[in-house]
Amino acid sequence: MADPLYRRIADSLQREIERGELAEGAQLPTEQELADTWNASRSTVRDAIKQLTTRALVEAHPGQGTFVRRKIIPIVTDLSATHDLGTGEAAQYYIDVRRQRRTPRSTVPRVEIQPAKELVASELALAPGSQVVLRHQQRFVDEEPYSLQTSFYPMQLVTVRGANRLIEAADIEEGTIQYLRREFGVEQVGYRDVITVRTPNVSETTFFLLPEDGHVAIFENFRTSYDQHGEPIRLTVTVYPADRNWFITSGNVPAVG
Amino acid sequence: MADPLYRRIADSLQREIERGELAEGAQLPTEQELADTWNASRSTVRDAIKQLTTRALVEAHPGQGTFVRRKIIPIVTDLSATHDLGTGEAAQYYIDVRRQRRTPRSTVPRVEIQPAKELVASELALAPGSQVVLRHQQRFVDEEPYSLQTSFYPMQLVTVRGANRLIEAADIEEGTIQYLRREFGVEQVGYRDVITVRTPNVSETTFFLLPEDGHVAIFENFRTSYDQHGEPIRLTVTVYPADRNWFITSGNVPAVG
DNA sequence: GGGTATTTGTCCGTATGTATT
DNA sequence: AAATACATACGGACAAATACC
Repeated sequence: MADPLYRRIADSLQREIERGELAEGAQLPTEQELADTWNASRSTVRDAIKQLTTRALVEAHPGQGTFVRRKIIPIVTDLSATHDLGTGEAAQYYIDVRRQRRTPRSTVPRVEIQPAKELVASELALAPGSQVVLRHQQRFVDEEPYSLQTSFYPMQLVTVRGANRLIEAADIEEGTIQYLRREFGVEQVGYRDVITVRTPNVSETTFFLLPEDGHVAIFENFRTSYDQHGEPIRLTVTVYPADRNWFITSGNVPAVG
Repeated sequence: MADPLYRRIADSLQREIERGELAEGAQLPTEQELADTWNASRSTVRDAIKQLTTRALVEAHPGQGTFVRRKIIPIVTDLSATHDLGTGEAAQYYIDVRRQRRTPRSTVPRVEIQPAKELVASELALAPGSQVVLRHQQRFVDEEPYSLQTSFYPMQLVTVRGANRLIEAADIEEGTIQYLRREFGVEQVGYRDVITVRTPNVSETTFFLLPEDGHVAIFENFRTSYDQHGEPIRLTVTVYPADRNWFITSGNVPAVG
């Protein structure tokens, strides 16, 4: 009984949710009702509910009440499918999403040319401050925000090799990877992913419509792709809200699996 | 200025932190000082700080003050190294951690025999309720809690094939994968990982010493391993605190990379 | 559309407890 | 022992969103 009152209230409600006595979508007692039954003030009850909100167990709606959150049906993304096929992430995204009987859409890329920041230069094996092409896209599934993706390419691909479509602000329908292979013989033969989880920034909170308190984490994938000479040709940074996405990666699984 | 006062205070502090005016480890003004400068009540200031705490930007210590959190040096775990070597995760963990000049330790496994729950049965392609062997370990790096791992094996490996060491509550130093290959010709030739991020449960909060409010997410990896006949031989569930771990996975990267 | 009741959101002030210095 | 700073708890007032008549 050493626990403070607000936590005892929160733990009690959490147990009711986990035992199913408060089912998904069910309304919790109002703050005033909880205050009465626990002989607590409304402020204390609100502290308890705040904790459940941070734990993503409930959501409160002004004028309506507080409800047990429904489980989200996750979108499953296969991080390893790409390299098997040499398809490139852009095309792969459309294939994957359609396979789950959902509808993909992505915005026309925003294209910029920038001096490479430290991380980008390091991953692309460029001198710091070298020019890089940046292509940024918003992706949707069933018109719901799904991911934000930014790809960085060495500017040499354009200036030396002549890959001019990289700097056009238009979707490359076949995928940049196939474009680079077909036109310039640059093949993506391998990649390395670095995966981190962190709190969202403001633009992510806005785009994904995340709760303001930042309790929904962001899943961030840095993918460095290499060509047949072992040179890095691209860094792709993709972020997803962690509450509605699962990821798969596999090594040499048998068919079906 | 439509934003409520507590959020304006929080955003102002957050900008100061991001601009470095409040450096890592620096102490914020006390709640009373902030209340005075913003003409707000202490309760409102506390609401603001609560938001920064949820966003993992600051941490409060009674009697001392509230401080900007220091960045954590992450432990990097390679999710794909294992299958290249056929080493098995257990041995790989020791190799990986030592390579980062840190000290690994894991507890003696807790071994149980259980009827398979739905997920386990499905991943191991067993009839629901079939017996499975469960081996649970706590892992440490530099004596700090690092991961919790539970592996499930079909009981047939013991009853039919005679892999009796699976049900001994003792570390299999060479790794279960090498044990199964050496003694029984069962080779792990492939795997599939499913990765999710979720809020911690009570035992995870306790083991990893996570803050009670549950704002630190848990990174969860379900790895199903397959033998040379395409049969699943193991399901390993590993959980890590998302705030201090990064993950790498790669496909066919050139040497060094 | 308007008005009213309900419910959560914001903000205030105060008092007391607990951890740290 | 005393001072400082955050933690818990109370209660009240009004605002904002929603639902319903």
